[in-house]
Amino acid sequence: MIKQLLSNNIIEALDTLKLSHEKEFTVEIPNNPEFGDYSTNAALVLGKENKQNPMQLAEKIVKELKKNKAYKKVEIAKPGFINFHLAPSLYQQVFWEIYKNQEYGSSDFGNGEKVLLEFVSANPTGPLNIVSARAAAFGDTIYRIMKYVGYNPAREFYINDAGNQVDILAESLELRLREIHGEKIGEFPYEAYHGEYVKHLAHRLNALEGTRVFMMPEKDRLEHLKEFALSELLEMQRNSLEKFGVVFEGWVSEKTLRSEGVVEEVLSYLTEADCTYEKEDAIWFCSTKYGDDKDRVLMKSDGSITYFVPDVAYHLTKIQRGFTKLIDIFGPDHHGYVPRIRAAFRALNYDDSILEFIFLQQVNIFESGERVKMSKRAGKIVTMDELISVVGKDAARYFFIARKANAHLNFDLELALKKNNENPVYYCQYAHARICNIIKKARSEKLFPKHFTKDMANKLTKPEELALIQKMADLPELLILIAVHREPHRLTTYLEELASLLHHYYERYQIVNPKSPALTHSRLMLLFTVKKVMGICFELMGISAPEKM
RNA sequence: GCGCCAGUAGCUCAGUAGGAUAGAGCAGCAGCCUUCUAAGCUGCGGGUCAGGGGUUCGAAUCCCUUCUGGCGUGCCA
Repeated sequence: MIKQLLSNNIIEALDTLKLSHEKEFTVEIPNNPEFGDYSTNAALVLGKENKQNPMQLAEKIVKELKKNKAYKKVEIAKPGFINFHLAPSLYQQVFWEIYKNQEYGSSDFGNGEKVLLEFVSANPTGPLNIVSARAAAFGDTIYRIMKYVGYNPAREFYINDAGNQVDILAESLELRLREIHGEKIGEFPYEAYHGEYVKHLAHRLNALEGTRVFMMPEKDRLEHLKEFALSELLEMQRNSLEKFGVVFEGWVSEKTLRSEGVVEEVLSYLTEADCTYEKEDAIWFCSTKYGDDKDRVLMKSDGSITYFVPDVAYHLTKIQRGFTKLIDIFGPDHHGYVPRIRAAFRALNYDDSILEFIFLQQVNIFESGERVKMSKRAGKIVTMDELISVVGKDAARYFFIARKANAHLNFDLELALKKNNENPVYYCQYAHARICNIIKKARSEKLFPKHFTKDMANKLTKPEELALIQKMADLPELLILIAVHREPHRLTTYLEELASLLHHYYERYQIVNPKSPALTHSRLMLLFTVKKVMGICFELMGISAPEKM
């Protein structure tokens, strides 16, 4: 908010001086307070294009800027920085704006662009695991923030309910079912799904239908088992996500897509574009012509289709539905997949720059200081549900978004189990609860004003008060940056900084003081606004903002 | 072999997309509760930003290269 303001002032000054400003300059909060409240590199960056040395240029700009009374002091430093010291009145004015705005930080920056966020999209062959949980928290937070800054995003889950893996699932279920009926199945196949949940499914099916499945012809039987397993597991996944606060606008089934004939469509499009060929009884896509490092099989030699074809079809439906940015959030094992889907887009003459891929690196679970090895196939996984029941939704979501996407994430279960305050989410929530408590106390002592006024805002002059205002003023620009760069972790950093300033302020000043009601009102107004801003951040992260702890 | 990602304090990680003296939390040490929640605050110590070159007024950040770790390199998804 203030950065934008200063930036505009600098541009105005440059314009009146008839100086060019092609290159982008920045306004930032310097880490050394000696360099002022804000600082810009404008003169350094624009020196070249104006053919002046930075110091001279800075002097001209400063002379012009000094006409503005909002600045207590504007200085020039060494190579050509311009440092601003702001008058408290500017902070107070900004604070008043923040206070008045109920949806503070929101904007129309995204211009209503339709963005599709596809994430989780796990195989419906088991309970959701930790990586899916990370994807869910990450994708959902990006969704919330993009929406808040004016995009028109949608969340979508692509269900891989066709193909090889679900066949194996059905076979695994059948084996477990036979086991229940006392058949000796020998060693459980390596490829099959070993998880306990398959046994649970078998028992459930047995209770519902008994031996009826075994009377069916093999093909019908597997189909039946598949349908049963899929619907059960999908429901399970949906429940897990809902418990995690993640709801999808769309669930797109691969099976449905296939039955609508889009597979044939894509195949014929690619053939028409002359980029398929036959080799070894299979049909190939010559993706190498479009930047892939290897050609890809479209139709296997047994006549079945690879997952790639319906996936291309699925991405094309996104375009047909009017989305102009397609963001796929993937686990670390999918990056080899990018060149081939881009290749398909190019081959079919679609602009592949609307595709964007975000890769979340793996999550390592630590228990008793040791890494827990996980394998879905072997049934050794820590599920999303387990995690939530152990550490809670808030802590889980917070941890998952607190790291940037392409960094590994170490999750120490034991630490989380301790439920002590080593968790930064408590630090932030505690700050919020503290404010609520102070407000409660003020109300009980009849020191909470009926209305907050601009006069009250103007009494805030302590450095700690101005620091809180400065931090709050950062939020609108920050949210835009987060949306543009898809980096939700920066919101947790921000919230921790805001909470820290609040705790410091709390320790140093008494807020509710019957001896000076006027000052009490001003400070309550500040805390009330901090609480609102924190509440907005929590909401954007899908984390609760507790009134007391 | 090739491709992608990462390497910052003892540990977990930030670092405002090239800015000034690289920051937090935890762990360690020393302090602060008859006053609004001590789940908090104050102070101290801790660094060859993996190594080496380059680009420029200026590099943790961009380019090249080496090393280390993770992942990928299926007619699985």
